[in-house]
Amino acid sequence: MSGAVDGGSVPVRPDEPRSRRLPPATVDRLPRYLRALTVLAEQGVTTASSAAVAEVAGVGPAQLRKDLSFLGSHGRRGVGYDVAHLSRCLAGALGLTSSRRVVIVGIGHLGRALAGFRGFDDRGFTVVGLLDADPGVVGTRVAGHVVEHVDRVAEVVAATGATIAVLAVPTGVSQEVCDAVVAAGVRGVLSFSARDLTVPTEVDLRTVDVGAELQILAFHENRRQPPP
Amino acid sequence: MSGAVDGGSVPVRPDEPRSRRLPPATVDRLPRYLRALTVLAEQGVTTASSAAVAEVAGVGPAQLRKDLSFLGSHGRRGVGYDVAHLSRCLAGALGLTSSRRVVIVGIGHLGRALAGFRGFDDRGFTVVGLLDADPGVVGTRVAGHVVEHVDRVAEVVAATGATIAVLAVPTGVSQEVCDAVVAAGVRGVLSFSARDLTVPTEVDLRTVDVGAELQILAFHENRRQPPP
DNA sequence: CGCTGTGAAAACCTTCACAGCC
DNA sequence: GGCTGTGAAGGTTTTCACAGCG
Repeated sequence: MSGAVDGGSVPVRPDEPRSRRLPPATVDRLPRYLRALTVLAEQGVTTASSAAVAEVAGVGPAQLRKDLSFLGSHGRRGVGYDVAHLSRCLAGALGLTSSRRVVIVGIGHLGRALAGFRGFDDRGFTVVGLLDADPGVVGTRVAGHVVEHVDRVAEVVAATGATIAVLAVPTGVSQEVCDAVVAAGVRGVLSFSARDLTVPTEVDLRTVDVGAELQILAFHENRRQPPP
Repeated sequence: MSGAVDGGSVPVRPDEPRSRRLPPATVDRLPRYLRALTVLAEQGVTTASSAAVAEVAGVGPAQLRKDLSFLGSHGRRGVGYDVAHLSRCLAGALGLTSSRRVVIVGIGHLGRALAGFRGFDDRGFTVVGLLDADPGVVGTRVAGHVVEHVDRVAEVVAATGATIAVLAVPTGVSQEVCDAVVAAGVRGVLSFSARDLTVPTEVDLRTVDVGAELQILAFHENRRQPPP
């Protein structure tokens, strides 16, 4: 067990401004909205109704308006939303005003895929370091970066100012690596490991488990067509 | 717009047995439970209480018991759950009694990572085909499979009996490719594209958007340490 | 008139607490 | 005594429906 629960140094602040206390379900949808607005902007749309944005984002219009209302009043009644203004507004809420720095740990197939992934730069993130434990990989050049040894994670994080770590390491060592990046000062972790990780309360963790996603698909399939 | 919403051919069946009508939130957690039980079994544990399983799965004991109760009564009061029996039970609910066949479309970095991913076989899935549109990739051998042209998706799905497609294709063509795999007869789609896809109601879609996950991390970071 | 912003209602999900069984 | 299975309570999320503004 690594992450100690503190309870004292992160007090609840009931006086926080509205714009920083959104329901979790709303936060999960903000990236969708930002993406929908980007699509609309590319199509040359400058003003869009909640119905139009919701259509592209794949949600209901009422849901979109309710979610946006937590960020304040940014639409014009009888007209809709200004696409550019609302984009800036969402980017601000997501803290994307300056590019966040990311390190990727585990330069196997998945790590390489992530290192070359255009979605980082397009969406407000910069890969600033790659780390691995395999001596055959350390020192090689991948996607424009020289891979560092994972033991140097503290130095790399300190030198680059990275605040987010993406873990693409084998399940067996994922907790150990997670502890190391957290000790190095990272504030957010995105893990692709199936095991569920423990982090201190002040660190944010999200997990993508591809096997679990497939099993959920299998469930729905099975529900409709049970095998003989 | 491709996937037409039907609304008539998939009537609600209120007479379905309990075991097949679980709350969606419960279904999303079943893979976690199955994984936790596998971990316990590897440790030689044969019987475990709801608290023990919940601890490994990272949920509350009450949540676990409530979720399992939808599958029927499988524990023994005063004792706990038989790990092996509960594993079989969950695997059955998830339709993993026989291995599900999967095709991967898009053999770039991510597709290769997925093709070599051990998590498939370990968790009830078999990769039966790889497809790509790039003539330089078609015909090459990746992870033991010869890559087929994506235009042959219908033949490949028919020949292999694949029921699930994993899409690791560029965002711009993701809807088009999705339509093709659905037309080929696939019943479940796992997409790694940022765009939200449209599928017919009888097809199940799940999306993993790495960029969105990072933006959600950025939000929480920003909430605690707003930039100057 | 059209569309946003938002209370109020409905649906859903989680947690509690305890009866019931081993 | 210990632990499961579950109704009931409490909380969150979604949907509705309409007041209010442009």
